Amino acid sequence: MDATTRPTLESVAQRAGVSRQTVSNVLNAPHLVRADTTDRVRAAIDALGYRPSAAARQLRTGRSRVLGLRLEPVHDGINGAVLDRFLHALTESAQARGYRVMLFTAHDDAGEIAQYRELLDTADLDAFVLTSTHRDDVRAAWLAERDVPFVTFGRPWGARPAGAGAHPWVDVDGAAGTRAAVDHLRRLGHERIAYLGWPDGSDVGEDRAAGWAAAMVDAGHDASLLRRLHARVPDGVAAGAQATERVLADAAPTAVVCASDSLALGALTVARSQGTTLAVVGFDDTPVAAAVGLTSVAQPLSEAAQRALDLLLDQLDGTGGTRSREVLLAPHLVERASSRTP
Amino acid sequence: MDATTRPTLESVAQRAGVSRQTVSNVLNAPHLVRADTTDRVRAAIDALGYRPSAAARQLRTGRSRVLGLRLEPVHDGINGAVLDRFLHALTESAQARGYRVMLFTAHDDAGEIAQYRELLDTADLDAFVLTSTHRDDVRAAWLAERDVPFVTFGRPWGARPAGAGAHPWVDVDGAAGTRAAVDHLRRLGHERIAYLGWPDGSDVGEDRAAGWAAAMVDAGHDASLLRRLHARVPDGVAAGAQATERVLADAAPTAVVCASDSLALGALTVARSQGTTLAVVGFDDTPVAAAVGLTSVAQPLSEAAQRALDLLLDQLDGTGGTRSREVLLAPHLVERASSRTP
DNA sequence: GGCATTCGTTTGAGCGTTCCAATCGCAACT
DNA sequence: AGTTGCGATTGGAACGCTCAAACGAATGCC
Repeated sequence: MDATTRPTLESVAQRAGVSRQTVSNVLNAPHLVRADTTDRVRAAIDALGYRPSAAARQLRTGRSRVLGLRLEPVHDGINGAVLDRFLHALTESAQARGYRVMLFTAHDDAGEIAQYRELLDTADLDAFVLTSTHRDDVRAAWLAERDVPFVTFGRPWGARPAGAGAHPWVDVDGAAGTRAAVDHLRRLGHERIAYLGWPDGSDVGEDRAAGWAAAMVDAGHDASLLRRLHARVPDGVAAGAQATERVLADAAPTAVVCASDSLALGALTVARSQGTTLAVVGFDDTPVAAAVGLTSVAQPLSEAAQRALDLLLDQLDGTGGTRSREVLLAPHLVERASSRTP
Repeated sequence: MDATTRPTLESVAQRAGVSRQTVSNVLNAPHLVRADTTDRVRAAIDALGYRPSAAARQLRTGRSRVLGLRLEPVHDGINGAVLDRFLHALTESAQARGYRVMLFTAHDDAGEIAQYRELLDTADLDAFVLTSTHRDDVRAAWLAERDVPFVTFGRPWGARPAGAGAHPWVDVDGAAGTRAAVDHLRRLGHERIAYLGWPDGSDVGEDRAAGWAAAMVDAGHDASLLRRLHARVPDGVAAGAQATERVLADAAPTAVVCASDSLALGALTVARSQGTTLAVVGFDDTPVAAAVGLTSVAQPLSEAAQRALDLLLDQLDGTGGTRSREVLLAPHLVERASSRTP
């Protein structure tokens, strides 16, 4: 009746001829309410357009149905798009399940932890999603110590006694990606397949390099050849181009698998300008890859976000059962012109 | 004392020997409190590590200090990065001012409005930031009608009686960007400067095209030449490449200004593969531009976010005064190899 | 000295929800 | 008939905060 005041549990209750608490039960514990009562209440809810107040609920329960995620500066730019797509998928999945994503920024891990503290204290965030995991990551330990639910998008890198302090994570199998790239190229007749990777020290990089190496060993190549076919350079288009020229001169590959689309773009530039018939495969399937016709390994980001959310909700809703808490997803190869045989 | 319970206004008050409300005043209305009292309270706050509960405050005041923003699907990918950078800057600025950014997704304007409704009802969001404004944008009208504070990143396009229903907005002057590109190229000695733009119907596109056209007219070129130098194609690398070849054959330009880095990348491909000495300038300064050495018009996204936030806070904190509610920022040119004279 | 004014502080109430204990109605079993 | 048991529903309290009004103590004025 009163169009100015927004409906509350009380007003719905009045209209349905029941008590406040019964309306609440219809929404939160339907099994406690008789069917016909439920119907009456539901009708009243619809009629009034009632929507529960998140603030009131949060005040009472201490839960906010909000997830926190740190938005990192766009490092690279080309590769940064990966996290953006993950974020989008996460927001969408969360929204479908009644959760929201709240952003924050920080300049380093310590700053991120300070934000955790603030967000937990003031906003009662329910959980966090961590990206860009790395060796000696203090963030996970901090959260685990305080029993704050979280997932990481990225494996817990570094030595760690199996099981001890393990936390749920989702990641994409980089090795499987580069292996798929090699297999693809071999089916096209390539044998001498080079690899453009990053310098030592990047766990993600090691993973991707390992997949290429393993596939090449399976193909019967020996270690000494692999060494000559393997270039290590910092990420970037220019660096990729230079390294490509070097490896071409050195080991005469007919194809090259790269650790990123940036490197691959560099390789592609060389291939096209020199008229070489060098097949190129990139990694991450960034927009640039699609734009320039670069075959690339695509991460299933939508699924990763979905699974990450599942792992979180398992912890939050307690329904979590026997489901594995460590998810490794297989990427897939998106074939484009850059690897096609001339 | 009690390490298990988190501090509340009451516990701080007790420790400081004042009342609940006085503590609240210290935080929200310091001018009401005597200096020595303030000191005592502040000490108690620090000692206990008190942090106000956002939920309780929100329940009482009806304000959440949270801003809503729709995360759009990555249309294009190359150009999508623009919004990501804006989002990052916005999150950072908001955080510095005590506001948070909450995300949501929607598939169209109607869905976005449905989200507004839900977020306003349940989460009491304080304001929204709208991106990708377009002709006949119903979102702004919906929000304005309900007196919900908002800003748009992007002008209100389309005919509109000046002043009527105007809302605060921030945008980047696209015309100034393409004009700067032309000026830059002319300084380098170019005269026949082509323009690769999008088909009619895009307001952003018209704006960018207009800047080029005006600068060319200023340079003394006549309308018939402009028509031949102006190509209209859908966004994309391949489309850009084709259009470039066509214009090269048609009007023999020595340089080309593009409406996007995607188009520019296409132009660049043609320029490099054909060995032509065609200077290329892109738009948006996306990561790809940096990667391939493409001169491009950069939008001041950090400043745009900052100003957008200012416009919002003017509405929210009521301090808003005489400051202009319409902000048009000038982009700047980032010079790279693609426009350098050979 | 009585009365209004001001400043600083306190008190009570209420925001809308869920938790908890209590209550009610009804069937079942002594 | 009395008791027990159970499912459905209810009313009071509390979450932590801010609003509005009340309050006490100074200070001013006639």
